[in-house]
Amino acid sequence: MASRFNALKADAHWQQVWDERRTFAADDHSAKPKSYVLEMFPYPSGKIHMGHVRNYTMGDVLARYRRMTGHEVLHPMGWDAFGMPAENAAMEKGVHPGGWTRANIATMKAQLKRLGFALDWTRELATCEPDYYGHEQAIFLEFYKAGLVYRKESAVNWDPVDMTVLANEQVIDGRGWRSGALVEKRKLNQWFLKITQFADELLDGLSTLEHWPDKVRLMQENWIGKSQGLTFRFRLSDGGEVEVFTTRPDTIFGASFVAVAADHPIAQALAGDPAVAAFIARCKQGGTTAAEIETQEKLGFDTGLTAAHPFSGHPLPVYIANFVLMDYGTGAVFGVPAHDQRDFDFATKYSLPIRRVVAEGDKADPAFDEAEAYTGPGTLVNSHFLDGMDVADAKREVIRRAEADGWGRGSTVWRLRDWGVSRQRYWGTPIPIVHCAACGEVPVPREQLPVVLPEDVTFDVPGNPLDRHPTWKHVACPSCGGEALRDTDTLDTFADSSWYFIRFASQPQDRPFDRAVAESWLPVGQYIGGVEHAILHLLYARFFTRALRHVGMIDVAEPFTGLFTQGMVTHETYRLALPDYDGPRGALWVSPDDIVVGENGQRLARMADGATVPVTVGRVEKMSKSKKNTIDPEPIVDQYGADAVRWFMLSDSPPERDLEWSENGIEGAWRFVQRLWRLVDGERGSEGRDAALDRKLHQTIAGVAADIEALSFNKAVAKLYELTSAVEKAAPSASRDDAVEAMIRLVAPMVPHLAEEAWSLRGHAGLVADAPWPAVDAALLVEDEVTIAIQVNGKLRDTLVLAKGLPREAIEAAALASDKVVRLLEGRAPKKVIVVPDRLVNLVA
RNA sequence: GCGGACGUGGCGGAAUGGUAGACGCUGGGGACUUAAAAUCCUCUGCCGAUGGCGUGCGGGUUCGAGUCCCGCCGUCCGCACCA
Repeated sequence: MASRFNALKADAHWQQVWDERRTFAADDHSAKPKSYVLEMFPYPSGKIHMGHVRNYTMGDVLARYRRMTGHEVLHPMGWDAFGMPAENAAMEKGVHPGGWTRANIATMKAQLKRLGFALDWTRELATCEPDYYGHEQAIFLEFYKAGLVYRKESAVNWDPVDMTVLANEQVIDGRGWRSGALVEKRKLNQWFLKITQFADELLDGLSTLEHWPDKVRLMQENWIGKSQGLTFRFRLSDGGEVEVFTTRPDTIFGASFVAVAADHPIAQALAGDPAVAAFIARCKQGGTTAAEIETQEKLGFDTGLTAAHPFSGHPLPVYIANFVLMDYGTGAVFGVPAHDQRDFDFATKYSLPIRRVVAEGDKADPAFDEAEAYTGPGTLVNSHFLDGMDVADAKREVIRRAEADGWGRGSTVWRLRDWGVSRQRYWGTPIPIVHCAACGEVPVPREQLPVVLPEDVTFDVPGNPLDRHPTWKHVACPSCGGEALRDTDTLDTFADSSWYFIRFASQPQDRPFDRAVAESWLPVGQYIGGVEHAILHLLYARFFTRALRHVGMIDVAEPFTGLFTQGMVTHETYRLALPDYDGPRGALWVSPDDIVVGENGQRLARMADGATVPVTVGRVEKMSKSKKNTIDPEPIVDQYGADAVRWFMLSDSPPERDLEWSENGIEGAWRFVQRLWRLVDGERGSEGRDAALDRKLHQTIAGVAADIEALSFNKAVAKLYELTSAVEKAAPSASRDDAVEAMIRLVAPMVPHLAEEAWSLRGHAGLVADAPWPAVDAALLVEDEVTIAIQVNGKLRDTLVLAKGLPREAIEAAALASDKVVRLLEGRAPKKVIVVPDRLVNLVA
């Protein structure tokens, strides 16, 4: 009689065995082919959530599968441990960011261990520890030495109450998210990394990333935003000049005005005039949200200046305009209303000429009477020497002439900006620079690294604790020995996550990584994480890798050859169906834990006093604290065991799509785990082959392998269900015993605890984690009989089971002999017969 | 506005241009049981049912379209006055 699988006991036992034997520690010196599987490391926010469980389960299946197929696998885990939430916790709860973070790490590590992930914990790292960030400081200084770091004055969002800099996301309706104070723009000296120096490489490199989702490549491409065109100068009526950038030099004869940004030096120079000053102020008022920009009216202020057209010398009015951005291109444009919608809107409002220069079909009249700008292809008209050219030729010709005559040049403009990395915050990597009155900015010498973040700080006063620390920032200048001050800013935490995958591969004490060892593991073969990191994190990591190559520290171009962006874990939302409920705001959301199912399936909320209240079931959304629709993984693991949770995470939904958490789903997974156990714990020792089962087994081995490699876990799961059913139904035989034996290995990547328990139960000495993936007998992948579809006029009318590989004539004859076909054809011969061997016959009557 | 993805039973989803709905969930019926749980068997797209209709809608290509092409509609995501 089969026993029941005791998940909790098995989980604890095998986790301990893996730990003690260091089963998943990666060997740098292994002769096996190396495979680096990585999931985005977590921020230690407190507890793990279902999103983590799903993410790490996917990576784990791949890592375990790779081990079984003979790879030396690096599958590490660490902590993205610097960041604002720790400081927020410090301010709210009076705890120290370091203590809070390290306690969270301990909690979350224990939780991850309970899921049985095949992780190399010997390489665990936390970015908040000096033995990590010290090396990051060394890298920063290498970049500095190579001229990839510079200092620039730049505007930040300043919260005058909290005395801190805010990220854009923390500014809500122009106010600080915490203090509610009106946010000011403040100019601060900040450090920048020259990511734009690599813009071309980062763009071109995208085409080599075949195993990245197209979507992510496209998002990066748009973010980098390469535009090619012409940069040229207009002479102004006051004797000055204004430089503009355009991607449409071909339309130059359609220009009817020039516009500059409110921040442009020309506008600023005129700001002595109160009317100009008022207009500039008005431009800056506008909101920055999508909706506001969309509906914002184009506004202009005529400066009275004119700009001379570079070919005709014709004067064009110069406006200050709210739709021109100072930080893109040159901060000035020329307006071609007929062929740019913004210019069209602007010209319409200010009654400026609208002149067609690109013919749309046969429309070539200089008077432009369309309702909107024409931006499509066409032939140049009303443009002197450009007439008759197509757009591309005309662009080239204008650039050629501008360069020949010396008033402009072909140029490339990027949307990508240099990366400002200074943060006026405490809980981050200190920037290893000393400011000396005599020597200026002085890098901290290598032997003085790490610049350790002091932990004796308080958060009872607003502002950066580093700045008001009594001693920390006072230091002797490394250059002259005089009194100097440390930079009290810390690095953007995106810097921490821009090279951690290299440190995982190699972690010597005295330098960031050993080049040869790191190169033996990198690039990461499969990187898995949320699509929310599609742009910034992945772009910064790509930049860091290229910058490290630039300074000669590593010879790797792209850090991640394979990228997979997994979907979120979602759940229904519940709200109290009481419009007049007078509880605190937000309390209307009800946690799934407090939901009971009433009669006829109605959902009710159980209130604190035991009463039940009807709720409305809202849409299925990403699990979030604000909607209270989270499911804490820990009690689920307690109840069902790690394997059932893992199995559910892989079932049903394709991994790139969202997975809806459901009670039925986890119960189904748990039932399957028990079903598997009954099989492995069942009878064996029978004789004889079962050809059909052999074939099913080998097809499943091949299919599951292919599905895992394609990360199509839901399909692998479906195939394993099918095989399980087939084995259950099969009569005892040696084939059936073989199938059960192989199945233990097939499910091992997904339900490793059950697999180890079964492997051991069936008398194997080693671990199933170290066992090889079952071999496929290719001969068994082919069926000897096939079901052939018989269609008449493309409609299915019958199916026939025939031997595989029959000649066309035999298949056709069999089809024509089918009773149903005979009845439908009523004695007539078909006009045409299409035979697809081993598949179908289509008779066209 | 620009770019992208997606749209298949009651639900999640399968399906190299070739038998639509694998597999799971839900639900119905049955077996076992004093009973329940667990387990097992069985059915489960729709309809006027020897047949017909079905993959968001309308066209097209093809012997054959969920799949390819054109045009709509809807949902979701990203970017956004980028010159």
